[in-house]
Amino acid sequence: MKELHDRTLLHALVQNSPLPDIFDDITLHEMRLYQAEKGDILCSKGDQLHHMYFILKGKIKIFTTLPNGKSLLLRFNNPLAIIGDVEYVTQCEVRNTVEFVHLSLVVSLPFKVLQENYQNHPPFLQFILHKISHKLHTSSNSTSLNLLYPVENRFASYLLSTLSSDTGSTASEELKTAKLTEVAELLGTSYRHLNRVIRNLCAASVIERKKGALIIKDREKISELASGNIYE
Amino acid sequence: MKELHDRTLLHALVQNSPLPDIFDDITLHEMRLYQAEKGDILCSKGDQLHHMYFILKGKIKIFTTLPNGKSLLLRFNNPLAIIGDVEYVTQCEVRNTVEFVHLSLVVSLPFKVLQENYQNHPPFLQFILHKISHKLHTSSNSTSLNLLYPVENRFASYLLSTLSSDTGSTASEELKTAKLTEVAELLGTSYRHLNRVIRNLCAASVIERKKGALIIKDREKISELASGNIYE
DNA sequence: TGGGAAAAAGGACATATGTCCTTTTTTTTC
DNA sequence: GAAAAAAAAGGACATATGTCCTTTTTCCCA
Repeated sequence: MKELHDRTLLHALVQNSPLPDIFDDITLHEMRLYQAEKGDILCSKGDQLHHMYFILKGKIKIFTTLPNGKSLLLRFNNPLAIIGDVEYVTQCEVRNTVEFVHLSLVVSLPFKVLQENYQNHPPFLQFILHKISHKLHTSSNSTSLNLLYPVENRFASYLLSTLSSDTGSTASEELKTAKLTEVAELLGTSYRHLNRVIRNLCAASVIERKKGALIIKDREKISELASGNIYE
Repeated sequence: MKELHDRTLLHALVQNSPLPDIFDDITLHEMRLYQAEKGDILCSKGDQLHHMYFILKGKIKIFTTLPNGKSLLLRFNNPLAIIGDVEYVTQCEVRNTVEFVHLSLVVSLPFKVLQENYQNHPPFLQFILHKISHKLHTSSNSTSLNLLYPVENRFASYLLSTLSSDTGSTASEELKTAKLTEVAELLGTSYRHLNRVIRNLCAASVIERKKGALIIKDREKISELASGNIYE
């Protein structure tokens, strides 16, 4: 992740985000701009953070690694995502690894500035309160989903939540298969098993494989399998 | 859950909690006191809350139920626990069921009062920010634990976190088995399977069964199985 | 104190998922 | 365009866990 010393760009990006509603101009001057490549790591489990990060452009993935070597993808985040909110509030060390999955633009702000100027600033407090609440919401959602449904159902949920935001195209919709290994991680299963599940769904004509892509043939059936659950 | 019209008791309870640091005297007068029996339900999935609840005495369990009829115990909470914080912030409906497991005393405060008087009150915002952060912290912790470790390891973690707070008695420690069914739920597994795991641990002389109680014989081994993880 | 009810434990078998490899397909490179 | 490399798919078998019952133990009360 390398710093961009382009105040004009920084200014333009920030003005185009909700940040000016929260922070004053002086604080905006304390911000620094970084550009991250795909694969760059923003922070890793165990780190002690000193800045809050605002992802203004790009995409990140958040995963956790465990002593047994396994990892679990927790979620993807699009702008405006915040990293370091929980760490700022609880003073604890980083629990999950954050990795950029696209070229991204990030703005950082020292915890020190927040402590000195925003500890008692309602708009800021409300802002991170909303963000953390949302994280909690999605987290408990996926927890119970992951634990109580077999992969087939979870995969159906995943398909729905991935597709529902897309253009509501007609009966058949596509999903790039390019990242099936990642999907497997997100679902907390092995690629092998996900593959097996997909194969079964193909056999049942619910979806169809087509050179690196999946085509949904029976959205009804997918909804049924997801039974109202959805990753958010 | 029945209301207690005992202002003296209410006052005494509240004074003995952190609430006076956050709310002024007028607000304290808006609070109502309830007594809940074991088994009473505070709120259920799908409810629309209008009050925030502060559990001042007793114990609650929080679990979620899913369309397939299964349920998953998310955590237990001791005082001072708060229910309705996320719902207050995000305006969403209740996602988890909250049930009292002991005789408990609860104080309620209308969201309306909070909206009108505390929306911009930093101590209040900070307070629930801390509470929600902590929930998120424990939630993501148990998520990954649940998903990536088999029951044997999770049970070891559970034992450690249950016992570590107890009196550090000598080599052998006890756990009431009275609620093994609940432990199974908490771990997201079936009672049958938990039983099987316990049996194996007994066979390996790690723990011992003794008329409705478990005795830990080899704490070292338990720690090893838990491999540093702990339910918080 | 002796049933009988309730709780706990366990047997048998089915399903979900993981691991390790091999085969097939796709992509890349020269 | 063919060979090599990389990615995807799949086979075989082992393990983890679930479901449904039966057996055993514990507890309670007449």
